[in-house]
Order: sequence, then C-alpha cells, then structure tokens
Amino acid sequence: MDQKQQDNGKGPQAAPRPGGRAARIQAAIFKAVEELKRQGDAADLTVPAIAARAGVTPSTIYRRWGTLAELLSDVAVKQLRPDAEPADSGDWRADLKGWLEQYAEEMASEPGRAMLREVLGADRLENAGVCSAYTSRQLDIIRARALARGDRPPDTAVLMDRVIAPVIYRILFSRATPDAAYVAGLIEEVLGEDGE
Amino acid sequence: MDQKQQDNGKGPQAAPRPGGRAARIQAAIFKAVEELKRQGDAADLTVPAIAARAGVTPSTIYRRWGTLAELLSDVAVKQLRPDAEPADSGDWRADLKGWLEQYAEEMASEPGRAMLREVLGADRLENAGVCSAYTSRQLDIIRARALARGDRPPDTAVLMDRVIAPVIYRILFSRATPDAAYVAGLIEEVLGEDGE
DNA sequence: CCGGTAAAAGCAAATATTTTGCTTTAGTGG
DNA sequence: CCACTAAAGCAAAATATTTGCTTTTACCGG
Repeated sequence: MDQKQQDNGKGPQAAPRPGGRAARIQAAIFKAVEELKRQGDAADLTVPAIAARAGVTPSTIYRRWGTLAELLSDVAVKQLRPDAEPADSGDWRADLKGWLEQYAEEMASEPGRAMLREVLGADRLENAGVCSAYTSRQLDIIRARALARGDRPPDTAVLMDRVIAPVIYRILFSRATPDAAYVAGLIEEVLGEDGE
Repeated sequence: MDQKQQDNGKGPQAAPRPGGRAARIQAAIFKAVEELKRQGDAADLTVPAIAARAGVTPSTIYRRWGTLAELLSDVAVKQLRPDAEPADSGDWRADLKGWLEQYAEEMASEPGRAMLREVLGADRLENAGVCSAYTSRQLDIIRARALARGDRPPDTAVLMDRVIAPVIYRILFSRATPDAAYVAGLIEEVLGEDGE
C-alpha cells in the first residue's frame, strides 16, 4: 500500500554497462514506446502493450519505472536531447534567431507538445530540469561563439526568461502556436537592449 | 476500444441547473477530491477512493470525466479561480508588485505546483487556457485602474510574457523557487522601460 | 574456464482499476 | 400526474497493476 516504487535515482539511463542486459532491455522498451507513439492513439500506449511490443513482461516495466508516466517522461527526455550543436554561420544573431525559431516550432508541434506534457507529467521533477538544461546549453554554445569573437551577446538566463519561457508558456497554456513573427519579436526586444 | 469518452464540451461546471442532482453530485465529488488531496498521499487519490468518499459509484466518475487526470484538472482549475479582485491601494505599481509576488509564491508552493501539474495533465487543453485567462484578467484589473488615473501601465500581454511566463517556467522546469527578489527584478525591468 | 553472487527479468496469482450493458432514479415538460 | 430524457447505480467482464517466488544474466574471484 505504499505508493512509491523503488526509485534508483539513476535517472533515464540507468544501465550497468552499455552492452549489458539492462541496457538492451531498456533500449527495446524505449523503441517500443517510440514505435507505438508513432503508430496509434495515445490510448494504445499502455504498459502491457509496450511490454508486448518489446518482448518483455509488464512487471519488468513496473519494477523499473513504477508508472507509465515515468517511462514516457524518460523517453521524452531522451527524444528532446539535442543531437547536434546549433548551426554556426559566423553571425551569432542569425544563428540565435534561427535556432530559437526552430526550437519554438518544434515544441509547438503536436509531438513537441506531447513530449512537454510527458516530461512534466512524471512525479520526478528531475526530467524537466534536464530538459531545460539542454536548452540552456544550446544557447550557451551560441553565446560562447559570440563572446569568442569579442561580441556582447545577452546572458543565457536572460534568453531563457525572455524568449524560451514565453514560448513554452504559450504552448502549454494556450492553443495558439507561437509563430515565427512572435518569436522574432521577442528576440528583437532582447537584442535591442543589448548595449544598455 | 475507443479512447475518448464522451466529452460534453461544457467544461468544469457542467451542470444542468444549480440545484439539480448533477450539480449536487459534482460538488460531492469535488469536495471528496479536495479532502483526499489535503489528507493523504497522492497515491490514495484514486477514482474508487474518491467515489467512495463522495458516496458515489466509480462508474459515475468514469462516465463524466473519463480519467482521473481530467477530474483533477477540473478541480485544480476551480481552485485556481481567483476569489477576489487584486487589492487597490491607489498605487498601481505597488498593487501590481504585491499581486505578482503573491501569485509567484502561491504557484511555487507545493499545492500550487500540484495544481499546475494537474491542470496541464489533462488531455483537454482548455483548462490550461482558462487558468491563464484568470491571471490575465487579474492583471487587467490592475491595469484598468492605472489607465483610469491617466497612467501608462504595461500591456497585460507584456506582463504575461515578461513576468508570469518566466515565473511559471521556473516552477515547472526547475526545482528552484522563484523568490521574491527574482520576481521583483522581473517587474522592475518591465516597469523601467515604461516610458520608451 | 568455473562456480558463486547479486541484480534484474520472468512467471503467475492476487489485487485493483476501468469499462460496459442493463436497470433504476431524478429532474423536466406536457 | 404521466411520459421522457439524462445521468446514476449496479454488477459482471475486461484490463491493468502489484507481489512473492523462481530463473536468468552478467560480473567477480578463484
């Protein structure tokens, strides 16, 4: 009757060794989740269905993650992990703008919204933090390039507050997509005050 | 095998008439949820437990809301509804600052975070929109007073982007509480540019 | 290379939950 | 007061979750 399962505290990639059984099985389960998410209704995304697809018994999933929400959250974080550094054109303002616009579009898309909801849906707050750390890091990379050229880009924290936060807020709390014009406006406001 | 229950589209207060049976039962269920949330672990907050507390059969809840998440979302929206207008001291800047600081504190509290998560957790996006509309409206009231006195307060949309969004983003995506100093800083930045 | 060991997976029975078909009740309008 | 509709109750069936115990797997020290 105790509500909390074991929480190994090791986070999404809890595997003894990259080739071990645990890693193999986790990979199979993640793959099953991704495939099922792509295919059918959200209603087909049940622990038993995932287990069957992954060729695993449901209790494995319940024992490792506790709830469907935790599993989906881990999968979403994995999918949100940036796979590359932001493009580098030599013009950091353009890179920043491009990256932010693409970020907003991706997050506002249906799969993007679903991932946000899944990340936030878990009891474990950690995943949400990882997610925003990914964003911070990408912005920091662009910022570091600007600094290296002797420029004065805004602090990453400022960009998080002034661009990322409003974009995510709109996605979460309204049906309206933050479109490119809106994002561009936010960016200009931040860059405009640059010299103050 | 269809995932969506009936969705009457009438939102949280779906009752034929204020004194009718439907309203009575909904009130009993909401009360049961609030009581159980106050009392025990989140794990005790199950549909059967709520039904038992409310003196109702579980299928009533499943038929009206479909899932626990929808019910919790409706209850959270109801609790987030402001019960009074913002204080009016005659100094709109002070009123605004006070209201925003209290808002941030309330949302960052454990119950506040829980309500945010519950509102966002439902499939029905509508509730999140209602929630942010509540906030907007409160800000608008303060703003209207300032305008009535011939002042030039910032647009509500600007406050949403520059203060509410960063505060909520921090609450959702980091463990750190947006403290009074942080909120005050955001407000000053917005008010500082006022005359530009 | 061969057991020994600990952690995790499988299995299956026990619980708990959700869904569903049908019946009953409460509120509405004639 | 009676018929009608919408929602609630009830109970059985279907699903999902939890749990105790067994088996497998990878790692470790000989």
